[in-house]
Amino acid sequence: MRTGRPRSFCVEEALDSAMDVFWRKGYEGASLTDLTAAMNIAAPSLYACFGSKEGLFRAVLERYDQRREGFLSEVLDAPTARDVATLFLKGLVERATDPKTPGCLLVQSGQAADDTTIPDMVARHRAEKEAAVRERFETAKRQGDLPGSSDPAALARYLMTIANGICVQAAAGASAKELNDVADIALMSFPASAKPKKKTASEHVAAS
Amino acid sequence: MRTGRPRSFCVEEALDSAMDVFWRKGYEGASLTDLTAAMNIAAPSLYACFGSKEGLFRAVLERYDQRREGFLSEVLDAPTARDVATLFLKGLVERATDPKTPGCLLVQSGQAADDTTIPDMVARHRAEKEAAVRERFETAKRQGDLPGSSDPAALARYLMTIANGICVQAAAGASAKELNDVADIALMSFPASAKPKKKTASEHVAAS
DNA sequence: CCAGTTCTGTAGTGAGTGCTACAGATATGG
DNA sequence: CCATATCTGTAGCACTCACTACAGAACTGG
Repeated sequence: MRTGRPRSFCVEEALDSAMDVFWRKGYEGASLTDLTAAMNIAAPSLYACFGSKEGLFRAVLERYDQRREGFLSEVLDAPTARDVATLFLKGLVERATDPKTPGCLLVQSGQAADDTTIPDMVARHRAEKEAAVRERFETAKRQGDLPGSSDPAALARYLMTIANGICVQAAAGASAKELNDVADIALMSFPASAKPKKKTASEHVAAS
Repeated sequence: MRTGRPRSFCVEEALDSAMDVFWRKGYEGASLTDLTAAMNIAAPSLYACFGSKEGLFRAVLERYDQRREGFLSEVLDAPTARDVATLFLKGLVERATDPKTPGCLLVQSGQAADDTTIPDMVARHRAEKEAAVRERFETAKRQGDLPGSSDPAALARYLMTIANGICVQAAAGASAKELNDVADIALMSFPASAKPKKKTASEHVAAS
């Protein structure tokens, strides 16, 4: 068993509090004073646990992915590629217009900075999500769900572009209704499933 | 005539240099040391001329609008709404993938920050451009160029969302080809002109 | 040539930054 | 109960931040 004085705070709760701060203020805008106040711990505790401000941010990003895992897998499990696209954008609009943390951590937190470490880091996390969608679309194409003429990589990139744009708009105060309209227009470009459709998107959770 | 020692630097050149710094590093990431070094002036000269860092940024934004005026009016003068959308996205991709200043100043510079003054400021500038596009689409609808069922405000917002997303992707290193593919897909959602088409988009500059 | 005005360059200001030394507190293993 | 190990809280580190006081330089008007 681990010896020594036990940690007096819950790491995951602390990460959630830190996430809020980074989300609203960005990486550089979030000072250690802000962070320690929100996490309810003193600076040395933070450093003992996460090493540095950058280390804390890295841990926050992991925690973020962990919290979004369920949503992403639900989206990717949708029956058709078009359902994937629809669920993805609709779910994103709902999350991005949360008034407590508008926009998306992966767009808000590190857009431009003194050094590029953090922007590169969040860009990599965005790219991972794009890759997951691309792979899902490649599978759809092989299964005849997407037409043979379609480009899965371009479609995934298109979807991520809309997503990033929606996040920017949401951070600037756009409403859920406005952004849902945008998502609807965006989905008009998306190829319909070539396969015979058996279930609606909303039924896919109940399916097998 | 104005008395006193004359200014030793060109204000517009200095603003262009400052713009580069804000573009790459963001508002908070750009330190006065960075700015004065790039502008080749000492701090007191900067403060005598622009008042504060925020004042300098405000002047940079005006200078940015001024430099983009030509592009925007060329886009808005296109014969059909669809041509407007096409020229806007294609031109944006070209500009956003400039390796010297990737992305867009209005997205890069103030996404999240300690206080919301600067994000609000750049959001307002983006909203002005969206409003200009929306008015152009409203005119197009009145002229029968856009179908009566279309929503000019939603179309303008859609276009700006794509634009913002393209800027985020470009800042993360996406290529012009990748983003042109995205623009092509995005334009598939855009209603075709209801009016008989006489000229192609590329010919509109030569036209009256 | 001088007074008045405006800008430039040096050399700082206090405030806030990320981070840490150190002492005391709280646990485990023997 | 003691040695060891880990965490907490106070206090403060060196550094950078945006910003400026001040003196001298460079102009205009008289």
